[in-house]
Amino acid sequence: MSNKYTIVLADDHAMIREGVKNLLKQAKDFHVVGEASNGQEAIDKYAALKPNLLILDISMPDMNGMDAAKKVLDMDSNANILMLSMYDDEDYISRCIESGVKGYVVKSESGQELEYAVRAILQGKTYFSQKVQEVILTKYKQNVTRKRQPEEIVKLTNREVEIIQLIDEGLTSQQMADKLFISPRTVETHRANLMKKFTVKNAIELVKKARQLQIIN
Amino acid sequence: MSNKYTIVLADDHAMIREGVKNLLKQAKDFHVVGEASNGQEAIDKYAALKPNLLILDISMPDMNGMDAAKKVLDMDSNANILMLSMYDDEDYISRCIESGVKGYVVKSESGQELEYAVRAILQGKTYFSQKVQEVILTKYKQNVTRKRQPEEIVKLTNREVEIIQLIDEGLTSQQMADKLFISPRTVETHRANLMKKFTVKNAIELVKKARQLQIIN
DNA sequence: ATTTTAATGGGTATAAATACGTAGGTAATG
DNA sequence: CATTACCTACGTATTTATACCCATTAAAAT
Repeated sequence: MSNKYTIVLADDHAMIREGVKNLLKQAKDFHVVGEASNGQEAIDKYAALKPNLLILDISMPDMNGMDAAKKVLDMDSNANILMLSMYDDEDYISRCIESGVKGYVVKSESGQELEYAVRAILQGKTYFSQKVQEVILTKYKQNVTRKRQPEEIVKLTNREVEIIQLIDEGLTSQQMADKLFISPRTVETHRANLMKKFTVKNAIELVKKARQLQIIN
Repeated sequence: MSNKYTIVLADDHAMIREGVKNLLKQAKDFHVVGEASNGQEAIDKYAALKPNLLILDISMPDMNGMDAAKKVLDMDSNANILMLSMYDDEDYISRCIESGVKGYVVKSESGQELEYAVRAILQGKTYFSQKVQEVILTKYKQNVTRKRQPEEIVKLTNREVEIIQLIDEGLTSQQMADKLFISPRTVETHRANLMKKFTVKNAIELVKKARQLQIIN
């Protein structure tokens, strides 16, 4: 009992937690000492129990697994974190790796992969599953081939976000001005700045871009 | 061995299949005789093995669980099907129930729910989990409370659909006219007719409405 | 202490969209 | 044959949006 590895398991789906626990139970040296069903809980449990490993699901309510991982690593930069995800999106994977997690496994893979990952991380190594390695390799090839474009990160101010939401609701500049108690000219300035930032030439494209970037909807 | 209940299990995530199998293994009278990782496979396995129960994940590649359920019930109207889903969307639930499945359980629920469901269905009953019952009740209340509005069906002509797509792309009336070899005035007429049909007052609301009605995107 | 950013507002001009109206030609349909 | 639906097009007037330019102020960052 004393030299078992301790694990905290966070996933919002109880059924998946049970499944993972069963998988880990088959190996005799793992001990799930805590569970969480959202990101905040996961952080709290980690702080309280200081487990050897924290397994985090990417998508959870309250706080998602990625943000939770960052918070935990802020507290304890040596934390061992294994991300478990439904998705093998390159975006997720890169962000997780960037934040310093020790492993990433996709749920569509076998339980064997999970066990490998857990064991590797507990031995101080990192482990990225087959699927993840494929994604990484694909992306790497792309980057080698064509120079990565900086993907210009457009930052909007609070007011700009507010304006773009009202545009999306179909308000005219005058109506926005009335609503926000500012001059219609100010609203027009914001519109112009927004269109410049997104390099579009009318409101419809503006709204579309904003939706693509998850600013609205 | 002979009087065990036979089960075919379909889910695209190997890890989840293993978890469910472990859960079912704890009850001694269930026997998972086949597995599938997509809808088509599930249908084939059902046809070949004729299990007492088919457990289907809603979201799978190739053919999703709902469509697979329909096909199986077309072949064998007495098929026992249990849907297992990540989501408790009313839309999914209602469509599954309509198609004639015997049960629906959400993955965020406990393994106990799953076992209840399996057992109930194998005894010829139906089982809808706690969460599903809540969703059904909520919807039922809504329908009792306020009479459902007929959602006025707006029919668009081919040209109107074409115009609305170009509006969505951010073209001006002049640009559309050039593209379609018609007068800008004609385009404006179409715009006006569209706005009247949708009872909106500008292009942005028009595009939004069209997206809601699945005309674009 | 200086610079930058965010938010505010203006001038002037043109382009585009919207709000009304009307109407011809054609193909399908009753 | 009459009607209807669809696509086409124009007139006139007003409102909105866009394209340039510019400036002030308060707060935040360096």
